[in-house]
Amino acid sequence: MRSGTRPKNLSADERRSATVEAVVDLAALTNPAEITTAAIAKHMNLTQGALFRHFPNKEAIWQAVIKWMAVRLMVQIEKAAEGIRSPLEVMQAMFLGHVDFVAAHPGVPRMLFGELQGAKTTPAKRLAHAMLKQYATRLNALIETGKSCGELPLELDSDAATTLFIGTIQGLVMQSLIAGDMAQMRADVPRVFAIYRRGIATAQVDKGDR
Amino acid sequence: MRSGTRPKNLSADERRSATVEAVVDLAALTNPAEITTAAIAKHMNLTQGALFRHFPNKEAIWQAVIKWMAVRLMVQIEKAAEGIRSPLEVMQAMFLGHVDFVAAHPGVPRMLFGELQGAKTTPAKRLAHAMLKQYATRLNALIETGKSCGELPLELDSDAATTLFIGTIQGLVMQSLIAGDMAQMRADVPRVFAIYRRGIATAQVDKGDR
DNA sequence: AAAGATAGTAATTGATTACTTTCTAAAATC
DNA sequence: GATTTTAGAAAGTAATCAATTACTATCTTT
Repeated sequence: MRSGTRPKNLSADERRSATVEAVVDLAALTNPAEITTAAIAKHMNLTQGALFRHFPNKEAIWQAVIKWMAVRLMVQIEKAAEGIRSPLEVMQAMFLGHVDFVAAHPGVPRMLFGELQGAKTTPAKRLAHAMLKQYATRLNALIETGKSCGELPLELDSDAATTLFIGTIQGLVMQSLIAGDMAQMRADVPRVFAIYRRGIATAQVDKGDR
Repeated sequence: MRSGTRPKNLSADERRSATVEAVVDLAALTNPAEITTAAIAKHMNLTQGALFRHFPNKEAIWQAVIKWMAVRLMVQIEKAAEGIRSPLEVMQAMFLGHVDFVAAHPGVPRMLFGELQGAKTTPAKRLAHAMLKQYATRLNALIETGKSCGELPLELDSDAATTLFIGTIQGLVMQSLIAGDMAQMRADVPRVFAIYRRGIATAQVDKGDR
């Protein structure tokens, strides 16, 4: 008995959830590539081998983590957009919601970037890929709605606008990871989105606040 | 004598350059975190231990690679901007030049992202950081020039515009890494930049192409 | 051409890592 | 309350990797 006491036995399901959360925690502090099964176990007050009662291998753990992230992120974004009618306002809410989520869970982008960066196609990578596609589809539909209600000009390049939307978020997150300063990013976001919005929205003579 | 012949002796400097290029090559195909000294040596037709004649440790290799990238990228961008007077046009040229460079050397963003993603501050990370800062300063100056010549509105948020510029490129590159399709990115870039440009430029009644 | 410096090989080392095996404690089931 | 099933500990294994060591071939210099 080295330190602490033996942890209460948990069911497989409970332990799997706890594992995912442990990884998300660790990813907020460390390079995901350096997260070892030993580190995960330690963070859970478990021995390393115990993890393999609940996951066949490490890859399966990562897959579970990516899935958790994808679901939570999409839920958060949809919740942020809820009840808003104007497509432009929905986009803004999604933008802010996305950034809020990332700021609250800095491990998420680190893991996603780390996973997607790899050359070979792992199951985890495929999951992340699918999420991005779903995101793009949602945005595209939103842009089309914006066009038909006049908020966006008909000649707007929808694909480019979608790419720029996602790219902008990824870039912002990347910059904040580099700077190690999530708070700064959250402050920048509304100002950055304002420029994006001006880039896609129907031209206005003036908004009157000057 | 297993395969091939013993390589010609090279000077320390020559071997160091060759090493950097080998790493850049490998990074285009593989996750940088997985590039081992053995893999580098193999790609150079050398034995693994030989590398340590020229570098004190692996970290020093990575430092050299990042430096190489930073220099080449900045040179390419400045070259692209050369001789252009309009600040907006310079920005567009830098944007395209940056993307061209990345498309030609896909290993570069992979290495930079991989390095910057890490939590702890390595010398390599500090180099990458410095390059980003230099980039931002250059852009900010450009934007100020744009304001004074009327191409950009005085009320434009310069910092946000800079952040968005860099973020957009990072995001685009990230997306192309994910998709594994650099060609697609190069096709998208002008259309994406057009939106950014509209977001920051002084309002125009119409360009006449309609 | 001899001597010294340098760049290479081949083999090894110590640390780390994902995964396994053996055994024990705790629940769950009967 | 006995039995069976499951979750965990503890120790071990094979593989991998950066770095080192002992030695050798190849340049350079005089």
